[in-house]
Amino acid sequence: MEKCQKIMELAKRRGFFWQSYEIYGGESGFIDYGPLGTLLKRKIEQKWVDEFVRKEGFMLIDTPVLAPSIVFEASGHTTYFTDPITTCKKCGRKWRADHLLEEQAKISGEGLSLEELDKKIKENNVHCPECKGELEPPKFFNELFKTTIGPYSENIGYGRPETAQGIFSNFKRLYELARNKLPFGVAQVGRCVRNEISPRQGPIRLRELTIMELEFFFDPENPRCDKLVEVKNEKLRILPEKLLVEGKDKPVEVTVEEALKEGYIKSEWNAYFMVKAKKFVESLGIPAEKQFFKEKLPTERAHYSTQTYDQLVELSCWGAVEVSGHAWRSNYDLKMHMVYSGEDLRVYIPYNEPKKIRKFLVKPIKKAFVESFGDEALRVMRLVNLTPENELVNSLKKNGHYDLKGDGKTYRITLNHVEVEEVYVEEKGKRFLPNVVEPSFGLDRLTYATLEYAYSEKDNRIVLRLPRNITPIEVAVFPLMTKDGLPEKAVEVYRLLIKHGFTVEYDESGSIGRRYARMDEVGTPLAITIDYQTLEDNTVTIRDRDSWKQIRVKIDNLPKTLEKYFKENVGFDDLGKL
RNA sequence: GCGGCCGUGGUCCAGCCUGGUUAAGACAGGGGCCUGCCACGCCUCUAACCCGGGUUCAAAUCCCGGCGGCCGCACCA
Repeated sequence: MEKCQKIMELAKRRGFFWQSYEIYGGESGFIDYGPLGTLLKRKIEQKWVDEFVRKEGFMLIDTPVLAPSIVFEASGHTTYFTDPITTCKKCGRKWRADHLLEEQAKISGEGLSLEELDKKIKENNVHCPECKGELEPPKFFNELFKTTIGPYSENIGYGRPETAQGIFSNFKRLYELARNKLPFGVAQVGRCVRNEISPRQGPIRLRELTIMELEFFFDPENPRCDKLVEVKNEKLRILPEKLLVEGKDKPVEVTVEEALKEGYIKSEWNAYFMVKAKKFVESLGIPAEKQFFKEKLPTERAHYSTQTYDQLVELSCWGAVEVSGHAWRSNYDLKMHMVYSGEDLRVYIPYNEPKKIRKFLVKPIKKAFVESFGDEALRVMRLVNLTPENELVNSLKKNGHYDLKGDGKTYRITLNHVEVEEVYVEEKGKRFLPNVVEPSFGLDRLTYATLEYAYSEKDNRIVLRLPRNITPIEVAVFPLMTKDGLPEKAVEVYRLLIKHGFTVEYDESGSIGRRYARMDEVGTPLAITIDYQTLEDNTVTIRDRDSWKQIRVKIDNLPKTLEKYFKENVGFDDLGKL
């Protein structure tokens, strides 16, 4: 049996996870976490927050799953999360309508409406590339989950496909809470929904998933990472675009310093977080040599991304699977939220000395914008305001126009739209949009991968070798026999450990071996047994999940000993020497 | 969505081709006996044919549709 099947079997049987709505036949793309899975998932989340928030001094927030449509219009998701799809009438295959048009008719399908696409497909005799069949009129498929908010059917809302927009839309307030200083980081862990066309692969491709992400804001003119010294000699297994286009498909191992020098990684902060990601995934029991980072090619990249690396982990049945993404989002999101909301999201940093400079003052002429861009006039004007003046004016002087790219379109700005004045001003500081680097982790995938790497078999039984600080149950307590006062003593020990905050399970059923085996199977690292010697000298045995070795400890010392094991990471063998 | 394979107690599976007793087995689980440290043994109990139609005197079995799973194609910011 494949390892993934064994994991699925174990997950169902022992209550880690299973398919949702089973009694109604199930629904693809949704899973339920059972008692143990819920504990495991939460512990991995806590570990992530500890690493990416607490240790870094960043902030953690919690925003709604649902948002009014304008949020995702601004973020670009309503546009870029949508693809025109056409179906072949003969063979049923689905194709990107705009791609077919470009390939077969050499016409750009970008920004065309469905009717226009359909018309051009028919005019140019575009057909199914596979079977030459006739094509159906294209339809939009959008992966956003749509809903209405409140009783008004025109009040459209969407489920978030990422938690990031909840951070970007709060930027003003968060910057204030960061006491108006860059850089700073804001993290969020939460449920997201994506209406996948055809989810497969159990817990790997879900329609509802939990994402852990960090948005790190920094000054693009000061992009140096001050923590780089800590990681510059760390090794990364990396497959950058440069090598991908050469046809290479095996990652190379380089130090962070080399990766930056070679230009493989464009942002120092991205490199820093990639190292953290590698170490974090390693701490879940997934060895570094089973991970690598692969750069996304420009055609695969998200609309907001300047550079993206995926962190992949080798899994038994599904090959290398993405568990985190490391995107350099430039200022895309803040810029678009600024354009859509009209709020000034720029930060202001004063100069030490005021600077006298010569610059162009660009004044948009409202009437001309309305005439050219109709409903979009306001947003286009805001985009113009965010365009570097020199770039705009130089192009206007040279070409008579400036092609303003934004919001999925290109707007042609001409000399009719603006008044340009050259002025001398004294500037006391700079006003700009911060850049963003985003490490983003799929918690469900990590939970699954953790289970897969913990899985082992010993003497025909399953032992989950989970790292000790993420196991659902920390300690088991067993009486050796169910007589002679042993269960009573064991319950006492159980209560003692519960009182000290440990997650403990008491079990007196069946043979002692069977109870050990049951706990091994769910990864419980320590089992305490109360035997006849306990009644004499108040000591108990502690048994190690991985070695099956035992040590003997006084009950009075038990909480302290366990503390050393779980919090201070003292090795099992050394516990006996305390 | 298309094509291939598949769906039986909590789990893993036999039975289906060739329709017909109380749907077999293993593991897990509950209760009991036993048990001085690794799924011990014995007794006992609980527990299943994905859903809906059709054919038939009779359907887990044959047919149709749906749902779900795996693989391939497509999709996957």
